[in-house]
Amino acid sequence: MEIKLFDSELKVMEVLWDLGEASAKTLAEVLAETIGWSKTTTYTVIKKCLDKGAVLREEPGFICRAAVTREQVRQWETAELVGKLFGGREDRLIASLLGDSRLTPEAIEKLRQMVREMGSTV
Amino acid sequence: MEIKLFDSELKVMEVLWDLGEASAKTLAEVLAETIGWSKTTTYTVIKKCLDKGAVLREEPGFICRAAVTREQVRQWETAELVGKLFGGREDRLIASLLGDSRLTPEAIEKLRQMVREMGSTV
DNA sequence: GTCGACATTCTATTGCAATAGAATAATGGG
DNA sequence: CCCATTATTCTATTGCAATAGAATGTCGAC
Repeated sequence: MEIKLFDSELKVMEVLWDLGEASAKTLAEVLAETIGWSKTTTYTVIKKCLDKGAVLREEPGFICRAAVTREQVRQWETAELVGKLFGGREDRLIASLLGDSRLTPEAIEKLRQMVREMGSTV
Repeated sequence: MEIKLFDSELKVMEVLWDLGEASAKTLAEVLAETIGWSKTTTYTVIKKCLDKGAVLREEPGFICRAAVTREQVRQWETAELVGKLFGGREDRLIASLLGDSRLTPEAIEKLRQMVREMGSTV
């Protein structure tokens, strides 16, 4: 099942992915520190994440934990981009990346190398 | 210079990229047909594209033409995704693509094949 | 069982993308 | 020059993400 996370929700997820788990209080502290969110903002956004099943909360202590992995979200968002701009074809995304003149030739070669070196079984 | 195109603006760009060029009238007709836009909506969105330099208009006949390529926009959007979700690292995006279990093994192998076969000079 | 810390809800504001109706202007064929 | 077509502007609505103040609820420590 696919979950669409907005930018604000991603902010919460990033902290959870980094910390593994955190109380609402901790999340509020971290996000106040890093991006200046008020406590209420953090709680509101946590609630949205809970509602859409991206975060689970465990008793006791209201410990929050990500219910979706960073990798899942990466793949969902990538799929969305591929659908929106690449006609659903992943190969075009890779071709675009390798053809991006804003990357240094070294970076491109490294990407190529990386793909070459990945075993043929995932 | 980077241009941020919204979804509505992309709709216009797609038509221009497909047709090469088109009058506002033609754009309005196509977009009315394909996604049900009113004439005014199309004009409004064309104007936004003009304002941000994504579309140029030539006399006579008010012929519109894309001022940015599909490939540029793909690369900008990809860079945005990479920045937002992959910590700015393109290799992670590729790793994510190749590790996406929703793709068939055949598709994955094809991607790999493709990268292998691209010459080392872009 | 009271108090303070923490959690939650309620409600509101702001900003902006998306969409479009109505009015107005420009333009070219006759 | 006039008319019809087309182009443009003006203005408005709707919806929703982002943000947060204020009020209320909960729960453990003492």
